[in-house]
Amino acid sequence: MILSIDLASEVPIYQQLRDQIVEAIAEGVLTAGSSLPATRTLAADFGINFHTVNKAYDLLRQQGLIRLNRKSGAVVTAAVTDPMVPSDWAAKVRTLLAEAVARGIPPDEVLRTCSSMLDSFGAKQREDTP
Amino acid sequence: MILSIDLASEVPIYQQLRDQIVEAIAEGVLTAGSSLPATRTLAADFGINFHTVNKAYDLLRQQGLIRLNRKSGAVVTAAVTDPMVPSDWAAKVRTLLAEAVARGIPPDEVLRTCSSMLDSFGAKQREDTP
Amino acid sequence: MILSIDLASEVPIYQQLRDQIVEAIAEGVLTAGSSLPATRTLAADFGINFHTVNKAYDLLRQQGLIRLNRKSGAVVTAAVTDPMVPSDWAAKVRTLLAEAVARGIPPDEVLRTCSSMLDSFGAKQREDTP
Amino acid sequence: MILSIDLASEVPIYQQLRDQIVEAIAEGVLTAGSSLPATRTLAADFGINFHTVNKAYDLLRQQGLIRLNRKSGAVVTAAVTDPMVPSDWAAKVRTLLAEAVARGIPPDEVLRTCSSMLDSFGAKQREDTP
DNA sequence: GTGGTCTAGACCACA
DNA sequence: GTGGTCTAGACCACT
Repeated sequence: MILSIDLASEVPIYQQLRDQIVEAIAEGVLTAGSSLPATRTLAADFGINFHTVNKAYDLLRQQGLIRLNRKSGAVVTAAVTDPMVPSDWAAKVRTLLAEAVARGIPPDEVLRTCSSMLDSFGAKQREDTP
Repeated sequence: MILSIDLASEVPIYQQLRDQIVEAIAEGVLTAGSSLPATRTLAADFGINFHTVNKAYDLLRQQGLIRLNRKSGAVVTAAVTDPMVPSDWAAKVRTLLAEAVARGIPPDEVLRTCSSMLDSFGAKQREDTP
Repeated sequence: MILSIDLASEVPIYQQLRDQIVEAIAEGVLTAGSSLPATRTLAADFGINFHTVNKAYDLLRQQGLIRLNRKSGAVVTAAVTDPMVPSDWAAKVRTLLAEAVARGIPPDEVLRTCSSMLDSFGAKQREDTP
Repeated sequence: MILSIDLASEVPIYQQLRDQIVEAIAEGVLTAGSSLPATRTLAADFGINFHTVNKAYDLLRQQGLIRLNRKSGAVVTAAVTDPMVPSDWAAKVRTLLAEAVARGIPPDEVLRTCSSMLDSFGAKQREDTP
């Protein structure tokens, strides 16, 4: 897995890490049982603070995407059995979609954008397991 | 237009206001030329400070969704002529979609959720202009 | 002289009028001694308030670009004898130029942009007096 | 960096602050990575309210010139990679240039004024890195 | 110790 | 009567 962070970005580093790991899981690059790099290793690689990586991992743990053990490190969990759409997630998506529509973008174009994004996740998955 | 704010929420009040107004515009409840309540009026209705409403309106103005005049108050602008998808918007959506997929929700169900949200905007529009 | 105003614009109508008349003078489309349309005529043409046109004309008068008489209407004055650069004008230009440079635009490109703008004024003048 | 504000001016204090900081960036007095004074510190120095400084900083953040962090304060960002001339910026410059020409100032003198302003930015930069 | 948010209340400019 | 600006002072989140 290749991660890249932008130290000059507006978005916090721990958020960038979290987002990219989430994407990697969505793409199937990281599958259930995969191990994430040790926090100190990852921090050293990027020259960032160890606590920053910790915070990113903790966010993922809170969401149930990874499991943190003292001995086995950070491990990607199996997909949640309850595939319900969390309400706050739906609220965020709804706000974003509304923003696009309010700016005058046709709804079907917005949907097409979403569709192609979702397809791109699947494409990565097929590449990995040919 | 019906707005509701949650004073106990961790998302800022001005953000809640902005989001709901954006949704109202997307739904067509607020159309181009519609007037928003005066800042102090809206503030009084919710029992909040007028500066908080001011900040929400200012965010909408920055995004080009409303126009602020000393004489005519806050007025919804016509939809932007350039229906381009901003890159940072796309990045936010991509992260959110990845989050759903990572949680094990099938991509086609995610897409269906988006589709129904977009439809709900259109539905409101059709209600208004039967 | 052809004027066009954008009722939906962020910038006040009287300002748009003033700016376009200033440009027309700079381009030589309006020369010293030229008469501007009567305020009520111009207001009727655009379907705007008569006071709005009045305000634009008054701004031009304050700057010494036109002269207002009850009988002869608004007349473009001869170019000011003192071609000094007003300090507040210089301050505005300086701030704008600084903004471009601060955004990373090379100074010579900024200067080239200014140069081509100034040339465009002269071009119009030559067209008018072949 | 030396800032000066005029409390009696009709241009808002936060605007004065913003403009002077923009100039400082253009001059190279503030380079990418430089820290600006803390909002409350700067406010205390000028005997103004910290909210006023906050608004100036927020404008700079919106423009992408600085980054605001809770921990590291206000930091000047690297120059934007896209050196495009925004259309509204061009419109403002065009209006100002037209104003000068309309007042009878020869275009080449206007251009020389712009050129010397741009040079003065570079001059400051050279002073800083001799 | 930083910025972020919210409140309360004042005066101004515009029209 | 509208938004715009400024002040004064509070508490919170993050580090």
